[in-house]
Amino acid sequence: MSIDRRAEVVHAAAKSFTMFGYKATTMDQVARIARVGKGTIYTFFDNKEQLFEEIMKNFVAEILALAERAIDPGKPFAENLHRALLDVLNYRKEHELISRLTMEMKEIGTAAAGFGIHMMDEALLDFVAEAVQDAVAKGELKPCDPKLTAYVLVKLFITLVVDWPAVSGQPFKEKDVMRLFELYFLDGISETS
Amino acid sequence: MSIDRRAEVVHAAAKSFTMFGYKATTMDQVARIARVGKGTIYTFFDNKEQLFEEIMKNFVAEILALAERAIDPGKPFAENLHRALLDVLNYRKEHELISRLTMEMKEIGTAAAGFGIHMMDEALLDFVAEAVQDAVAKGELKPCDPKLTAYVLVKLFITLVVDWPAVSGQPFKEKDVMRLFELYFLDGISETS
DNA sequence: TTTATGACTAAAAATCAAATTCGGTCATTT
DNA sequence: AAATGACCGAATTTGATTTTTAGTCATAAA
Repeated sequence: MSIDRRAEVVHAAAKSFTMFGYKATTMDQVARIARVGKGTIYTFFDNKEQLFEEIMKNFVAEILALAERAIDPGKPFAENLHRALLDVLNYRKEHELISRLTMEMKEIGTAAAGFGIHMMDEALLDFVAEAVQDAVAKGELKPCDPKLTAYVLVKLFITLVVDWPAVSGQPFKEKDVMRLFELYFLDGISETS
Repeated sequence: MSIDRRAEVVHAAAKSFTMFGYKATTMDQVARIARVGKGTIYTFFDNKEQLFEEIMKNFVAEILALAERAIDPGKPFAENLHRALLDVLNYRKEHELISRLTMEMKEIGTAAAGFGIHMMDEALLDFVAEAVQDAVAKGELKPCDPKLTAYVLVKLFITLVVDWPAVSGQPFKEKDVMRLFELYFLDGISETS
């Protein structure tokens, strides 16, 4: 049996996109790494963008699996959610691809890179929205628009974990994030309940 | 009495920065609008950036006065804050300079434009932080870091008023923003208090 | 016959020098 | 003493030229 050329291509592309980003990855390079003729790539993928989407799709699937694993149906909503989001952000931090592509998308508005990020965020948002819906059904959360709530929730989390540390220069410890998250989002800041 | 050349310059600069942004505003143009020799500008301001800062300073002062006016010491925190923030955002929407400069800062990383925005945000944040501190002192809000709370608060507001409408395509009515703001920030989303 | 290949092409991007623009200065004018 | 605008050098823009690269296709290998 001959080698699985498609897998070789995907593997090589993932490696190159990860290391060099979207723009700096050439199809010749992918072919060279995969030890495959360039034309071969085009038997599996119509163009560079589709190849990239395949990589991102795998990536998103991996992350979602991770988030899914972090959910323990027995534990309360807050705890599950926090653990899942922390896992995802950690994963993001470890795997450079995401932050590299985020940068690339903001600096150069590469359409494909933008799509990759968008798919990422969309998947994460859907996942959280579903979790919110479940929690509402279980009576753990007040009735609300799950999609909007998920959006607000993720934004708040990024505010606490990414934005504020960048502004103030001091990142929070995990415990602190947990506490602040409860204060600002779950319990509310108002004194008179 | 001769004309007040400084005022002429400031007025002309404000007009030009507002209409064309930082980069596209030339000192020759400002001089022409102000009907003043270019050298005259440099008797009042060391350079273009300082001229710009003067404009921004006036602008920030105007906005803060607006926010201050929106605060009624007799009314509850939530109401005051909401009204103040809404006024500020409305002001931003009306006066193009802000959004123009925000764009300019993101597209081209003009240092001066960045400074202008930063000063803006900083002033707003300080204002809100103070309001939060007062509310905590009055026992209306739980004890918290006022600066961080202000940051989270403003971010949430922008999420609701700017980001989410851009994502979902449908802006909220003022009433809705008020309600969501209370749900997500003041009262908290958790069902079990 | 089917699959794989890499030389080839058209188009996009990088390069680079000439031309232009613009912030800031200063000798002259008012 | 205050105001001015011609002037200067640095920075930016332009556009012609070269290089790179996504995608094709005639040929070779399996």
